[in-house]
Amino acid sequence: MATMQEVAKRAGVSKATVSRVLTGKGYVGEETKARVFAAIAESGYRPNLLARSLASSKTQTLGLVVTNTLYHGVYFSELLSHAARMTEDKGRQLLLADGKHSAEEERQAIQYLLDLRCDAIIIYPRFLSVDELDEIIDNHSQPIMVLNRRLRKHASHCVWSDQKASSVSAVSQLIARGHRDIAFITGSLDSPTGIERLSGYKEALAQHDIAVRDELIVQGKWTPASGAQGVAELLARNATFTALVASNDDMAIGAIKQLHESKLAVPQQVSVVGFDDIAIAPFTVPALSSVKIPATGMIKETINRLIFMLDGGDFHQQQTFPGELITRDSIINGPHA
Amino acid sequence: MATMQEVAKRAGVSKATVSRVLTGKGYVGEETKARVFAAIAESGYRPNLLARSLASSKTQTLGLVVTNTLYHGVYFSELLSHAARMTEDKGRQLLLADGKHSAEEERQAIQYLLDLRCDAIIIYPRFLSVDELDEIIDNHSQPIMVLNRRLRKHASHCVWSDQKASSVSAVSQLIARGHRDIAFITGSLDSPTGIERLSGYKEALAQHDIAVRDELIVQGKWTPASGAQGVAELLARNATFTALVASNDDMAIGAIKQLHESKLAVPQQVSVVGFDDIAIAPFTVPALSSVKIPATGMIKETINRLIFMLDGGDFHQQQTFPGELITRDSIINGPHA
DNA sequence: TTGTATGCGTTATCAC
DNA sequence: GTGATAACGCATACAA
Repeated sequence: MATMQEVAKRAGVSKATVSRVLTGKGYVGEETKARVFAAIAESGYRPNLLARSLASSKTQTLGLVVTNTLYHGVYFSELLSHAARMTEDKGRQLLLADGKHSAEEERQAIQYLLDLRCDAIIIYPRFLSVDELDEIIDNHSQPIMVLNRRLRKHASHCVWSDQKASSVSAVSQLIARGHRDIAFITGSLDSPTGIERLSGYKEALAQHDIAVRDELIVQGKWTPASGAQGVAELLARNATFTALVASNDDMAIGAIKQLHESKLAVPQQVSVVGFDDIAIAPFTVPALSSVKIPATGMIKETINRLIFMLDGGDFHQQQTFPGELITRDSIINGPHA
Repeated sequence: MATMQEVAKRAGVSKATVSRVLTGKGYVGEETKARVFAAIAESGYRPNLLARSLASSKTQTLGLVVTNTLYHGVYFSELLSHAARMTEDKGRQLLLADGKHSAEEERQAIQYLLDLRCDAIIIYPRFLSVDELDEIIDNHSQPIMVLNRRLRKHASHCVWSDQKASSVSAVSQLIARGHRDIAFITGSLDSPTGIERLSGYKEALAQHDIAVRDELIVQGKWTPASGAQGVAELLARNATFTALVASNDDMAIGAIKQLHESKLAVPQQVSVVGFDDIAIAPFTVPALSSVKIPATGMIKETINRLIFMLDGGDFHQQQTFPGELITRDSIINGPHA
């Protein structure tokens, strides 16, 4: 590949001059500038970004760490597409690293992006604890933002949606409609989001003096199949319920299918609520209500804040995004409607 | 950040020795090796990957170019998660660049990864033509593989699934079941995949001496909403059909919803076939048959081939992956079943 | 087994 | 305006 040196020779100038016309910094005569551009075109020169970054100690890249297990589904693709678009709008490039299946691998992914000298890092954590994340931020000078966690120490370095509060709100609305027997399908319980949604369910019941009944709670693992399995288990227990909250839409969809197959009409007999409001849901199960977590807004705020920091700014503000319950048919109805 | 120089000083050795223990190349005494490791730990040293890559002219990264518009949906997330996993299994890192919304931007994304000196590039093209892709491969020394296109010149640098043949096969199976009035919802027609699926539909009809009727073809744009809209349009035309092929599952799902709302029973009256076999489909519309394109197999072959090339190998073999029709209820039935 | 010296392709700070 | 030249942090051939 042609280097700057070759361009310089071809144009009859020095490397320094070529660099000047490329960076736009410093004075260059119009005529020599033209010669340089000609030489660049002739030689098919392309700048070596590695060398440029090394010399300038700026890479113009943002790193994003997400766990493989989140890749599936609409929520992730939406997050990623917005992140990519926004980053490039700001004249930078998004680099993606896979956090895989453990805290250690998640840490390695972060470290990799750091080693690549990304200007800033966005972490959508899955396994790392809040304290570990706080510590990572402490130990590095690069701006780091954490999505979907409420950090203790670096409160302004995170943007989150209160999963528990959203869950409380959704369940409360079911209660307000007259439901008392509300079943719950959890997500994976090694995931903070899964834990918080479950905890919100219990909290809402407690607030309305309704006892938490273990036979109404089954464990899922985010997939449609596990949602179906959850309903099968509930029915096997002879549990009766007029409403069902699944910890995400995928499971809710699986659950609804199982309810149908078990000859239970939906939503006539069971009101179902999910989380995430995936785009395809209204077309498949119009009866499904869903709590929408505003991924777009969160990633936008995150990147804006990061860019602001890179420009030397300093944040002392924290921000949370509320989940919004998208009501379709089912939640409207009380039990036995 | 601590550099190699500082580690060397702390360990009382030269930079070269530190480099040797890090790369594992060259002889280093056990005792000094221990001193170096100690110094690394003490100083919190982290290698600068930019400098390492510049010096060694190897980045250990694979670049992947995908267009933003493909980000949505399960197909993409599956592709990406497999690509990331496989790349890291091979001891390398995956870098992602967004091809955005035009051939020019797609070209820029490729160029960016090239400028970053990725060891090799994977392109999942959306706008670039086969000839342009062939030309790009011609002009660069890095190994480049193209997914989902059949290149003319560099036949061994691509892995594709014959979209047209899959479409012919699916439609033929409908015809074999006795269907004669088969409607078709296209994808976006600026997309080769969209064009090929339509062309396969026409081909299958021609093969069975069935006239292509324009009133049975409506244009969609991949989304569930456009699928629903397509059916609405078909019905508005008073078109009659016993089967419907949608160019992907998202549109098929939207179409089925619209058929239901128009008081048409499905699959009793209309057999529906889609493409992609998205994971959630069996839970939402068990009656939907679908042509599965084996993304996993394609990306696996692609990366294997790339790694092989990086190791100095040379491919002269081309490979295609057949689409497979996943039959569920609907296609089984003939018309008026 | 270890150190020295040079190069990787830029940017950036000086002089001229 | 332009040209040397020193970083940037590392790998590596060559000496010792």
